[in-house]
Amino acid sequence: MKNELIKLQEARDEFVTQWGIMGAQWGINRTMAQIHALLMTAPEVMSTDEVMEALEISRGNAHTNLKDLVSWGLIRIVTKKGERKEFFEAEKDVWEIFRRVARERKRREIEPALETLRNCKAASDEMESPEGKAFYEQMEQLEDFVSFASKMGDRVASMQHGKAIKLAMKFFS
Amino acid sequence: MKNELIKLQEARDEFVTQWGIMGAQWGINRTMAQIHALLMTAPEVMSTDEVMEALEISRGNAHTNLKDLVSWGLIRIVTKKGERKEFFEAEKDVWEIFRRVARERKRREIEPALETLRNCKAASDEMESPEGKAFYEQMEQLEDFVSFASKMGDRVASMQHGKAIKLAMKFFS
DNA sequence: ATCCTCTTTCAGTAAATACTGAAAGTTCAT
DNA sequence: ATGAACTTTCAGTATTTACTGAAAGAGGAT
Repeated sequence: MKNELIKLQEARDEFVTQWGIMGAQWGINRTMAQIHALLMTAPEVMSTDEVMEALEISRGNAHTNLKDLVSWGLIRIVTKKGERKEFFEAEKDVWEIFRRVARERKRREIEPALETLRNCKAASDEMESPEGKAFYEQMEQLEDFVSFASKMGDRVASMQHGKAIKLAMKFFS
Repeated sequence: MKNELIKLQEARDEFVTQWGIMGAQWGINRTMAQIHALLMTAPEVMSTDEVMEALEISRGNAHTNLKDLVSWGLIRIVTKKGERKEFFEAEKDVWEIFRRVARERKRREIEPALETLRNCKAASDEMESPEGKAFYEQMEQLEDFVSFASKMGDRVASMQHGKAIKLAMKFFS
């Protein structure tokens, strides 16, 4: 029978692969999601070269995606004393991962979308034709919903894990 | 000064364009999102040919994306008596749109992800090395979180708009 | 100042994804 | 059975997105 290390390696590979596929479905590039999965399941910090080797990708690719992950707040740079190289370490707490993704997506995508909706609303503000009025109302409904969702996101993202759990219990009661 | 119809047309175009960009960021193809935006703001049902013309896309493209939108439950086919052609009409209620997207993404993406996490968990179930144990715990945390989120989604998606509003009020209290 | 180690950029290329248009398929009226 | 009106499919192509690898940059140590 296979020894534990090999089985672990296989399970980890499956996780990395699937996390990559899932990321892609949600608009995150595959490599970025894979690196994230790799680091989430890494027992130790990893260097750029280690990531390159583990995923068989080029230095440029590894570098770009590592830096993107840092900008999303999903991994952080760690330096070892005596070494000049940078190492990377993932946030492993699931709730914290969720909060950071929520915060970033809000900032990068929800806010601009709201901006557009407000513009469209403003542009159709005083229209008198039925079509104009209908358009205005549709934009308003969308804006209300998105801004509501955005506030929800804020609220949740600012909660501590424990508080969120409690709230969830209440929710399911 | 421009007349209302032209201004409305422009506002609608902006909405269609931006909705397309937003869709792309969330892993939905641009054209599909644009057709959705177009139909959401259409005063009347539209035929495939009208969609083709409005977005300047080919028949094949229009057809494929219209059918995809139908499969997501975001638009429906309408037939006019006496006409053989199919027309399309979008769900315009924002809450209903949200529910349908939530339901579909759950079915298409969350469930398979959970499956993977369970496999990875099972594969590392009885490992004894610290690495194996850590991996198992990480998978478990992720599975718990995702399955929790999935249940939340179900719950919310099964709610009526009014009930959701009430819950939200409670949430913000 | 030169070399060494590591990071960053980016032009060129590969891969993935989306789109076109024409042909084939379907359905129904005559 | 033929044809008109429409829908569906799909091979080929275009566009977008992601990746590579090499060169340039940055920051010490000697």
